[in-house]
Amino acid sequence: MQRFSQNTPARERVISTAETLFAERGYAAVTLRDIADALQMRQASLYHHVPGGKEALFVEVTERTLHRHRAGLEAAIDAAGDDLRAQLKAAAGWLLSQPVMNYGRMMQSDMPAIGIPHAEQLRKTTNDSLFVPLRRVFEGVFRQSPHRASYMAGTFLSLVEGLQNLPESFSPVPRPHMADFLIDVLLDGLNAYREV
Amino acid sequence: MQRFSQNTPARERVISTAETLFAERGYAAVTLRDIADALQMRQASLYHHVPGGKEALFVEVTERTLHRHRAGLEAAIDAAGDDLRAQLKAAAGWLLSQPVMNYGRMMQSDMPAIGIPHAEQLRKTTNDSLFVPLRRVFEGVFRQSPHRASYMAGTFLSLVEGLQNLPESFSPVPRPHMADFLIDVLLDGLNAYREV
DNA sequence: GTCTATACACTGATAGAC
DNA sequence: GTCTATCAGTGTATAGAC
Repeated sequence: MQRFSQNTPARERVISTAETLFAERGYAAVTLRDIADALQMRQASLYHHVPGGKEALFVEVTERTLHRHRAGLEAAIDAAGDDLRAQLKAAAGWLLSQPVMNYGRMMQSDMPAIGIPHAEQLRKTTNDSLFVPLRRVFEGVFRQSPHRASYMAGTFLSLVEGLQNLPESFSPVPRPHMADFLIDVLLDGLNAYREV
Repeated sequence: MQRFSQNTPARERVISTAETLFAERGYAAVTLRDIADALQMRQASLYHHVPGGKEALFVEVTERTLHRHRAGLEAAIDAAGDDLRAQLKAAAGWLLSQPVMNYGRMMQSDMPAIGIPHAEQLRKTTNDSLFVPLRRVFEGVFRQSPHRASYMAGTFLSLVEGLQNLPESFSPVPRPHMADFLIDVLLDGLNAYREV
């Protein structure tokens, strides 16, 4: 459960709590009462801060998560310099520092549950925030085959997400170490296929 | 939408339809009415075939999915002979032939929504049906480090699941081809780390 | 085996007091 | 800015007719 300093603006607390809950369990499984309970507040009080109701709240917090992912990913990648391996390890480290973000659930369960325009909007933001930054990293390796860069980006994201889904007890090795190992394997394997 | 021959036993139709819907959208996002509608049936009629109600139905169909996955995986792996690469490609081909099975969503969204004993049961079956068969494949490579075999199995499952989550339009290459390519990359990369 | 009817709880949302 | 009260809608589940 999240902690807030005593004078964190109320709206921020609502958004932040909703973000965590929605990210963990998805749109359908979280009720407004769950969010209100976590804030020790009544369900009706949420509407003062988020007049748009549940769906608007979900869209707002998901957009926020995605924009933060984009900023964090790009910053991590930039700070890692020119080395592909370092860039990917930095990206993985940053993703693992964030709350789980189940891409598959979002696409298959959450999107169908909200309005089509909202779903379309979130799909676009997801693409821009998650895929685009990582695809750029791989485009250096696969200059001639952009679709290959695309699904290497998808692969990378799946890998990291998969690590987050493994139970804590699954391995004695901490997740960032697993990520580094997998990136080494992936890049060593990729060497035979790189075009540069 | 699924087709049934005219005299498929009614209970089987219920189970099978529920299996598809639950696998696609998860426990919370599917209502009994959704299932009944898909069967052109009234919600109350479901109780004749599945007296235990929603949660029991979910557990039953999820168990069924998992057992089929286990059987399918083991059959595909056995039929592929002794070659690791062929075994993994066969396993991936079989998984891709099945409806999506979102492991992350199941662990994070579906399990908390059902009773603890049921959740515990499903977690165990998931382990036995998905991880164990694949871990066995990797144990040949990592005889000395069983935990590495464990998370290579997890990695492999994440990869295939990730492929299923990509939108159809994402790549001109069909998913099984992507899977084969990724397995080649993974195994080439793994070569430096194998212990045999 | 499927239906109608209904009980009962839960959810999202609104109105209005303090 | 948070509360109580309330409502309509939806969801699971049961009873009983056909």
